[in-house]
Amino acid sequence: MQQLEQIVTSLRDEGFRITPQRIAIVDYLLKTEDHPSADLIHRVVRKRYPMVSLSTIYKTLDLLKEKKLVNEIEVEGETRFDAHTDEHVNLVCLKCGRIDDLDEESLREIQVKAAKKSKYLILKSNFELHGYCSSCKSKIK
Amino acid sequence: MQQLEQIVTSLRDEGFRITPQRIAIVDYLLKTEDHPSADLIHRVVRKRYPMVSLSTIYKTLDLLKEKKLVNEIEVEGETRFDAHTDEHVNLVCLKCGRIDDLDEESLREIQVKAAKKSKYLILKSNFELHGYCSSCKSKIK
DNA sequence: TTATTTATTAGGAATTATTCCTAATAACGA
DNA sequence: TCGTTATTAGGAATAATTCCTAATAAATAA
Repeated sequence: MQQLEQIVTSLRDEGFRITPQRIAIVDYLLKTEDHPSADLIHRVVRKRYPMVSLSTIYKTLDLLKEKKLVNEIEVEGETRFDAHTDEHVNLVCLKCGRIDDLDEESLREIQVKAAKKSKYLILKSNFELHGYCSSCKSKIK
Repeated sequence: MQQLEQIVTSLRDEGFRITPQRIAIVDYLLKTEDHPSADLIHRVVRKRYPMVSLSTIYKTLDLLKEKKLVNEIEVEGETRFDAHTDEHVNLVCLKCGRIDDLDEESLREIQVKAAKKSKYLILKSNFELHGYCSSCKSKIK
């Protein structure tokens, strides 16, 4: 996880312009643990910048993905975003939709083994476990 | 991986009707290693049954997902299907789009560890590694 | 600071995958 | 074989994402 200033600097160094829209989007993504959808990002950023458009959200997310500053995950047909780009397992609750991150060092081993066995050049990974979070689990009975 | 007859029998036993459309879809999914999209399934099945509709493909896939007879994975914005439902890693080539399965027993351990740490009730999983397959890798230089 | 250049944005239209709807069809039990 | 009703074909509706373009505003240099 990086800090806002680091990201801003690295984007500026690559010749991208630093706009309030971009800052607001990155800032929110860094602060939240929500794994928000594009639409939720839009609604949140709009509170501060009411005229920000959804297409700007998408365009900025594309840029951040390109620069490996955010990950995109698809769960139950929804696309969600996460600025926590270290390798981890995403725990997805099928009931309430929350997503938790879980650090797990054995992922790296799997990646190495898989690269060897398959001859693939691995560039990115995505590990998801789907089920019920502890809160929804207890409500179900 | 199950056989066509097993699947047909289990569906019939649960009261679902066995239609030529359903048989053709399941048959194709069992035989291929393509991890096809809904649209590709449609095009393939149509060769034999020209009037099969795309909505029937989607409806049948929903049924098969529900019955855990196929998995759905979302890669690079595309939804793809796989009748190989045992736990495995999906290797996704970012260049040609092919998807290979890789058996890896350590996945189960991760799942157990994650369930313990997180208190989630795990129902399904999805492990993906994205990169270049050996063929595309060698073409890149 | 101001002017210039041009990347970025807002806003909405276009696109596309998926779902929904309904009358017609056909699978299955009697 | 017949009747019931789940399933289907076909197309319309929906929703997420991408595309398009004129207007805007970052960055740079004077």
